[in-house]
Amino acid sequence: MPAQTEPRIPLSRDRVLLAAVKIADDHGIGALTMRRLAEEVGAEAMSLYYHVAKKDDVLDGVTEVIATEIVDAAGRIAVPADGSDWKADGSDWKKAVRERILAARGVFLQHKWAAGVFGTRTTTSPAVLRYYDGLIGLMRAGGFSHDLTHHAMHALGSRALGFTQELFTPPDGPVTEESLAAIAQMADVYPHLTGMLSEVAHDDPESTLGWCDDQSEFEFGLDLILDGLDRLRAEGWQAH
Amino acid sequence: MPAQTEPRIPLSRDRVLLAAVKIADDHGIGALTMRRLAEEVGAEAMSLYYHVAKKDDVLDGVTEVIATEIVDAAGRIAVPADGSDWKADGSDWKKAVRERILAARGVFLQHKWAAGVFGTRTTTSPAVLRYYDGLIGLMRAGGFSHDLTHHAMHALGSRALGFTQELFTPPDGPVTEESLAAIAQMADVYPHLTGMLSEVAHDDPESTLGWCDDQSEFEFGLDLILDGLDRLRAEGWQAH
DNA sequence: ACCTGAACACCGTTCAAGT
DNA sequence: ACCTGAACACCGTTCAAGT
Repeated sequence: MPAQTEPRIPLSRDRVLLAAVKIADDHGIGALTMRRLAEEVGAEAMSLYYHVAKKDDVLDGVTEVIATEIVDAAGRIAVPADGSDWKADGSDWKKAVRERILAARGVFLQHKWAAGVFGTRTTTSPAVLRYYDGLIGLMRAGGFSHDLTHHAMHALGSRALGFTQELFTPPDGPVTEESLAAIAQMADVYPHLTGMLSEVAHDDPESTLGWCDDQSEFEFGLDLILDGLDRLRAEGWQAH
Repeated sequence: MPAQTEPRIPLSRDRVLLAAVKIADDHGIGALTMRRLAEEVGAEAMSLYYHVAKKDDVLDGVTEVIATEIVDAAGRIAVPADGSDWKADGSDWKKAVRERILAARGVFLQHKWAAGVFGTRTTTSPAVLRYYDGLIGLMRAGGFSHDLTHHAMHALGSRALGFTQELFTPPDGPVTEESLAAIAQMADVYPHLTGMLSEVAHDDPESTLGWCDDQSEFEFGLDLILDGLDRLRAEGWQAH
C-alpha cells in the first residue's frame, strides 16, 4: 500500500458558498471572513481565490444561494400560475402573490443576516430575477397591465422578497411594568409616540409577543399594498 | 513674543461627527475609517477615542446628525400640525404626512450613503423618534386610532423616513437599442420580466430618465400606502 | 490545474506615556 | 483634561512558489 493522503473533497465554488452560508447562519455575517471561510472548508485562505474572485464575489454567491432557496420555496406553493382556472374577478392573483411572498419571508427568517447582505449587492442575482419574473407573471395573469405591474414591483420593494427595513422598533422583549414606566417617562419628549405605545400595550396586556408582532405587521403592510393594487387594477388604472 | 503654536480648534464629538458626514458625502461610506477621520480633523487616530467610544459610536452619531436634518426639514413644512383648521373629512392629514416624508427623502438624496447606515443601527436615534412622533401626531389629528397608527408605522417601514430597499433595479442609464436588445435576449429565461420592461420602455421611448423614474416610483408606492390607510380610517377600521 | 507560505497594506483598538 | 506613538490582533489580497 502506497502512502496515502486523506481523501479530501476537492474545493469548489459551491462548497465555498455553502460554507459561507453556514458560517453566517451559525455565527452571524460578521464572522464571515476569508480566513474563517478557509478554515470551514479545510483549506488555506489563499486557496479560496482560485474559486472566487474576491470577498464581494462570495457575497454575490451567498445572495444567489439564498435567492435560489426563495425561488424553490415560492415554486412549492401550489397555486396555478397561469390563471387558467381563476375566478372571473381576478381576485386569485392576490392569494398567489401573497403566499409566494410569505414563503420568501420564511427563507429570510431562517437566514436573519441575509436581508442585510441583499441590500448591499449592486447587481441583481439571476435567481432574484426569476422570482420577480414569477410574481410579474401572476399579476399579468390576474389582469394587470404591464405598466401597473411595473409600478407594483417598485411599490412592494424589498417586501416582494419578504423583508422590510424596520426603523421603528419599540423595545424588544415582553411588555413589563418597568418598560411601560420607562415609556411614560419620555411622554414630554415624544408625547404621541408614548401615547400610542402605552395604549397599544394596554389593549393587549397579556401579550407574550412583546410590543409588536412582526409577522402580523408584515402581513398588514403587505395586504395594504396588495389591496390597493387590486383596487387600481379593478378600476382599470392607466398611466398618468 | 513667546513661541506660539497654531491656534487649533479643539476636538469635540460634534466636530468629529460633522467631519465623518463630510467624508461619507465626498468619498462614500467606505472611505470613513478612524485614521481618515482623524486626518480630516487634523489629529491622530487615537485622539478620536477621547470623544467617541468606538467606530460604532461614530456611526450612531452620524445617524443622529442626518436624522436631525430630517426633523428640521420636516419641521419646515408649513402644514398645521394640530389639525385645528383641517377639513372635516380629515383628508388633510395625508398631505401633511406625505410632504414630510418627501422632505425626509430629500435629505437622503443628499446623503446617498445614509440609508445603508440607518439600516445597520440597532438602537433608534432620538431624532428619528422625534420624527416618528411628529408623524404619529399628524395621523392622530387626522382621526386615526392609536392602533391603526401603530400598524401604519410598520406598514410604511423605512418609507416613512424617505427611502426604500430597491432590489428590483432595471439597468441604469438611458433606454438604448442595445439595452433593449439585451433584454429581449433574456426573454426565454425571464419571459414576464422582459415582456414588462420592453413594453414600459416602448411606452416612453424618448425618456431621458432611464428605465425607471425613482422619484415617481417612490411617490406611487407612498400614495398607495397612504390611500389604503385613509380608506381604513374612513371605514372606522378596528383591530382584529 | 489546483493549492499554499510569506508578505503587504490596510483595519479598529489598547495602553502607557506625554503635555 | 486632552492628545499621541508604538504596538497588537486582525482584515482582504498579491505574488511567487510549490505539487
